[in-house]
Amino acid sequence: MSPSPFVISSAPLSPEGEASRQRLLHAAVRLFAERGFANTSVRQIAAAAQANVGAIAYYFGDKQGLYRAAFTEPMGQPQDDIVRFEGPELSLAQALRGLYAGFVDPLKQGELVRQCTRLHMREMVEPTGLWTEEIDTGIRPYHLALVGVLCRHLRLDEPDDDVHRLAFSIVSQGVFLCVGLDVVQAVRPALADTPDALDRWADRMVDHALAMVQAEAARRQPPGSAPASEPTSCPASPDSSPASSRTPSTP
Amino acid sequence: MSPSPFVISSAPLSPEGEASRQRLLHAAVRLFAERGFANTSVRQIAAAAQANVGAIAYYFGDKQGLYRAAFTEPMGQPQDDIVRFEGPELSLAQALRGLYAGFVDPLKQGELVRQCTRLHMREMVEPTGLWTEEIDTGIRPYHLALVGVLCRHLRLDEPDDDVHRLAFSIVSQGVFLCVGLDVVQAVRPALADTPDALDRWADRMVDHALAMVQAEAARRQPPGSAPASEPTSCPASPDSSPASSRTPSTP
DNA sequence: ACATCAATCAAACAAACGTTTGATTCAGGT
DNA sequence: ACCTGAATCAAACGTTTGTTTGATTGATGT
Repeated sequence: MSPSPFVISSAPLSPEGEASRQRLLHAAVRLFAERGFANTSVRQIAAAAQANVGAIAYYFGDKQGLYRAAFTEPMGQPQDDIVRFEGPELSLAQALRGLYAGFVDPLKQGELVRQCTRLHMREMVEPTGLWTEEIDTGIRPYHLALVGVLCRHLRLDEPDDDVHRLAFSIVSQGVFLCVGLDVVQAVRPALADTPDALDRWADRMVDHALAMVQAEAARRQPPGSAPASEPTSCPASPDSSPASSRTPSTP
Repeated sequence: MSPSPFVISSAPLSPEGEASRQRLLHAAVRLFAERGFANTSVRQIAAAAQANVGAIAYYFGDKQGLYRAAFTEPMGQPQDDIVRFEGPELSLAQALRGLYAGFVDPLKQGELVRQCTRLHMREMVEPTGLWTEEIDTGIRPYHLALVGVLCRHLRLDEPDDDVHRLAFSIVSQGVFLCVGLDVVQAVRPALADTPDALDRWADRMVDHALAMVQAEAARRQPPGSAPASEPTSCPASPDSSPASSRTPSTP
């Protein structure tokens, strides 16, 4: 008999216990990502993990706790994504490359991260409560960091609505890569079926984003006044070419 | 007693019957959009519509049929969206304005269309079979039409991968407007809380899209060769200014 | 050898689910 | 007055759901 409700996160688990917990977690990530929260039963998860149904309550308290763990544990911290583009020493092109790498890399990694990404995308349109929390702890800091980078390169003291709109337009390319992957695979599968193709796509996203930033800079500074020769590079720009580093066109 | 399985669509409904059917349909759209298919019970729908549970089987056969009706009926035909941007007489800026209007207008309309839009976004990540069908009948023609427009303005005979990538980047701004609306309302609510704000945002999207197309044109045609003075406008361009027609900046 | 405790398991639980049933109401036609 | 059929309704059906229970196992420490 185990009177304790369930294993607290700080409690050290035996090696075999930890293995069972991991099997359950991985099966949960896969099934939740494929079929959603409400359409996945705890029995299906237990069967896929070759574990007993009671083990879910034992390790995670209840189904909601298992979902919470599947939603947050496999994902790295959101600040890991932010540091890839907010460094003051980065040129704008470098920062954008880092930003889109944050979207592309999970797609190239193993199935687990890919499925966990899909879980987050699912929360966007099917809020179970975890989503508003994710906005506060993950998305808002991410967005504000990007807005700060844009302000720096646009030489603005305070962000206005147009900077926020620009930031959303920039991330929207990355978001689409995740949420619209099924569409891409149905309409033009060659764009996303290999890591190389994904990298080429990320390069184009950088090109597009640079063009958007330059257009925004030009719009704020009418063509009459003094145009700095490179309005989109900030402190010292070791890399400000049009960023078509690899492919001049599709082979 | 009514031995017939349920009312066929061709059967004329009595005025009061039609009213009940509509109440059920509207309640279903709202609840399905807010809570998802699996999280919404037929009893909740019937209660919200002030109807009996049996009425769902009576009018729609079963829960799935009700969902199908809620998914397809309130939405207009997809070709309505295509004709807003594919006309050969449109300048690129006009075409893009029409394209983004297709995303913005539903958000300005009544709650019903807004919620039905949300239903479609939900289907993106939760394939219940309706989504693959939607890709073939709605999304693929839409994407190919946009690719055609881009080829025309880029003076290309055949679309290549980069044109498809450009098309996805262009629509991604509109997709984000729908799928990321919750994020926007949490991070920068002023961007989407009034029809005027949505129009301003659409204007910026046009700016960004024009910049992307121009960057793509410049990338294909290295700066050495002869640059046509206006590479992004096609047959006769009555409208090819940077499209900041209304707001020079945020007020 | 015994006690301890994490871990596993089959069985049972109450609740909620989608669906079906059969009776009832009520207006319109003959 | 009678019949017809659409429309509404409360009740019940069988299934599946998430969760709990209590016994059982199998190491580990004394």
